[in-house]
Amino acid sequence: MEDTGLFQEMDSFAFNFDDISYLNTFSSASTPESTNSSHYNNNKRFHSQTTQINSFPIESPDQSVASATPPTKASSSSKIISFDNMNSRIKKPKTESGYGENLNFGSEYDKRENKVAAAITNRNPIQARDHVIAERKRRQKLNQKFITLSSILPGLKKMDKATILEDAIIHLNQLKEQVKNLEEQVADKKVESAVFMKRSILFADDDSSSSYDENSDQSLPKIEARVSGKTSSQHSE
Amino acid sequence: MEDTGLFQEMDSFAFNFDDISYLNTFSSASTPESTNSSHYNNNKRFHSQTTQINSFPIESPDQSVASATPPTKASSSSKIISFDNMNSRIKKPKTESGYGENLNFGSEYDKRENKVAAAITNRNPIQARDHVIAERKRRQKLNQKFITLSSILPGLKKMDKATILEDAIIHLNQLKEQVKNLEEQVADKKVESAVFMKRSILFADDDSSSSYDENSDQSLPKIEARVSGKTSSQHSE
DNA sequence: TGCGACACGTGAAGC
DNA sequence: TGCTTCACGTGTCGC
Repeated sequence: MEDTGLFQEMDSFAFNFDDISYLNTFSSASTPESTNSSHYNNNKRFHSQTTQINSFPIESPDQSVASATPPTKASSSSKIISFDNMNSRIKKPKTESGYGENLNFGSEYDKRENKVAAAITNRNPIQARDHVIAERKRRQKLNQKFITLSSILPGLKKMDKATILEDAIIHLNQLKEQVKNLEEQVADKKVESAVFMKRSILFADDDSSSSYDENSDQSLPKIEARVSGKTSSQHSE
Repeated sequence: MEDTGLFQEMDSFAFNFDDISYLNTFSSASTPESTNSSHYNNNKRFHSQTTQINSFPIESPDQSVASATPPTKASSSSKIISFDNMNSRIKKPKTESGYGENLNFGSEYDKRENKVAAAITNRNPIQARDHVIAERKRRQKLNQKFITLSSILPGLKKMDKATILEDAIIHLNQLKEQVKNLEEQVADKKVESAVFMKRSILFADDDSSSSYDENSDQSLPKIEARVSGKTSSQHSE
């Protein structure tokens, strides 16, 4: 239904757009991203990495724009009503609370308000570019991990991020439960074996070392021992 | 170091900004988000949900903006060079490949190019608002799952998304390994118990049922049995 | 067609 | 201070 979203990370621009020629300034950077498989794709989607970070376009010579209106954000395509201009430096009241290490988050992400315009974020172009690159890298890293996570999840069908997370949670809990049960089983087996050991001693087992504690059976619980799927059950002590 | 990012999802606007009065049109929506614990916060960060979706602001009467420049995107704060105007409808060549169910992703997310201007994205304001809300919802859902996932991960310190994912992967693999080992152990224990059972029979155990297969020991491997932590080991055919 | 899912660039905030 | 992380609104695409 809504699948096939496929984590369309990366590229996006830096492509031949036929009619629009992108200048490739910002020659520097190139950002060592290469340390990645580049096509993971056997998995499913996720761009992950595509080794195409550099070749960073600036706005096309035409289209002008002039980029007035300083730090407004993302002018939507709406013509009459737009959601713009509500986060030009005034944006988030946000938490602002302590949360020293973890927890502590207020109960409602702090309704402490304002503290408006704390940081004007006058970033110069170089910093802005680095920021873009860093963020891009971060997204790639995350997607990489999503891919890895999804690869160790059995029978995963949908492959969208939410499903992967959900499945990881489920699988984690299942595995936990399984370990618990298995450990119980092993513990039971140990007791069971101890019981049998005791019985062996009772019947004068001569070829084995005789260094057993004769009173250990006092601490043994009354158990019902099932062996190798046979139905014979016996009670001991 | 870079911790404490705390998934600053949610709210962002819809707050009293003192100097700027936000009109609260778009009265509708309200989007049933309530089905959430609202303060998960015992965990760490992540806004998750905050039950404050409605009260959607439009741009302030002042600030004008006029919102010309149709679908340019996010004019950065850069003054000279800006990264704007490279995705005004022309943006992504992207995959465009099939990937029917899963897999199939080309090898480099398809270098099939262009198919430019497929969808002009003339979204009306209502659709735009719905889009914003839907996206917000999606982010909340994802963060919710991140919280849940992090909550079942033991000894998690950093709590940023990458770490959570990473830890989930590690833990998942550990658990898998543990299950494997435990299962082996259980299998061994079964054999071991059978061996003891056989020994009991050999020494004429009269009070137990005698319906065992006398030849089963032929198929039993030579094992070393450790019982209840005692060091006495015995070898049995 | 509308909706779900992603990637993007960006402002903000904590170290 | 610079780096990292996050949330945001938006464009785009597939079903």
